[in-house]
Amino acid sequence: MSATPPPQSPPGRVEDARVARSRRAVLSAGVDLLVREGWSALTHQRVAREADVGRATVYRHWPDPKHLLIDVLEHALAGEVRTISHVDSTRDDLVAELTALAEAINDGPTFDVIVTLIERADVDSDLRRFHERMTRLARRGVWSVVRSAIDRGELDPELDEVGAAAQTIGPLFYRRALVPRRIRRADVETVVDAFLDGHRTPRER
Amino acid sequence: MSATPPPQSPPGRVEDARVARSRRAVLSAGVDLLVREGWSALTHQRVAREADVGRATVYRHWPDPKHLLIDVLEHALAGEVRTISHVDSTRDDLVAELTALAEAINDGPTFDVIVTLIERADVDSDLRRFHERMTRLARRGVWSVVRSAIDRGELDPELDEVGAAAQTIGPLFYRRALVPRRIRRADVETVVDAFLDGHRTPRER
DNA sequence: CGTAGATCGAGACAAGTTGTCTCACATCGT
DNA sequence: ACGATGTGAGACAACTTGTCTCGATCTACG
Repeated sequence: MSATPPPQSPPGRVEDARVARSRRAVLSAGVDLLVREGWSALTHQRVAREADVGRATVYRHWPDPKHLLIDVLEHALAGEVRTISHVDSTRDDLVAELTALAEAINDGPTFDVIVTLIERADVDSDLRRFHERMTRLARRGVWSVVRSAIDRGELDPELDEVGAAAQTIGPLFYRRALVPRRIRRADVETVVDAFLDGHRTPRER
Repeated sequence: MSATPPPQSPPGRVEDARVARSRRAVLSAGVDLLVREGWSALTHQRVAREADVGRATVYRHWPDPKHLLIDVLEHALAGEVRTISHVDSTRDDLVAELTALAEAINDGPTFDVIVTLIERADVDSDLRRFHERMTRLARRGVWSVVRSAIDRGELDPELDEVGAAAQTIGPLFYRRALVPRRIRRADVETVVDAFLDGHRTPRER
């Protein structure tokens, strides 16, 4: 989804090469700025200077600063979405799923996007929708592994999608956002083992 | 710690009643603005208008916008810090500790402060120090309960402070920041039970 | 290859913001 | 009552934002 009139793929018209170039330059520069200085640096002026593009050009493509922000966030996530294949044990599948997530949070602009969405979701409804869509997507991988495990009788059937995500993604996100430190492989394994131990099928207290 | 010359308590001089009034008005208005529109709304102009105070007065007390932000964040947290007494079982103590934290995150400006710190910690070193100091404080309560439990042989001695916080505060924070929804009492209990089940002393895989 | 039409960068412009001063006036502590 | 100090209003230059216009350049398409 693109927030601007020429949404790049859906419409039949071919996009002018100059337009494509400008959009790419602006969005790339926008991602850089986002990572270096946070979402508040994504003004038309800063982005135009950074992208070496006329200020009017940025206004032409994104009359509304909010849509510029949204498009930069989406551009930052492009290519960060991977599909993990589930073939091994529940533990290995979960570790693989969460490792992919941890890597995205560790290195790419993903973390900055998430933080921006958390910060702005309270204020703007468009950003809130984006935020919900994105985190739902992030939950999906974990949930598909957990659901299979529940079906196979390995995990507590009381578990729901949000709960499973909270218990697995939550601790990893905490380490990156509130410690703050990069997430290591051992962290992922600790989280997975504690999660599995904490939600075995015959749940007794 | 206050970022401005007259730090309010340390120095012997009594603070002028007019200064106290201005500071209070600005900081209160700042907290309101922070909650309603996020940290980026904390400019001298907006805050002055909101506080019904001269713009020059705000500049007088906080020449640097960063220090205004820091003082507003600290003012927002004042009175939010509670000490929980630990008298019952490990489970009850942990639930009490995390419930207090969940309540702060649910209702007050605490959540907005945390999100601001996460967002700005990457960019500014003063904010980063504040961020670390604050989250360390938040970990302390949980850790004191967990450490006692380890000493009594109830929990895995491998647990460390950050790990314990990640496994307990992490899931709660996830619910508030990434779902996003208020944290309910049942969420806290689920987290505590899974944590205790996942880290019992005779840890075998 | 040539042309009609679109995008581009540069810059003009009004409106608003930021940071700094100055000044008359109100309020404070003594 | 008085001297000292904080306050609000406003002037001011420098900068930012959003909107236009213009000539130069590039693209798609015949």
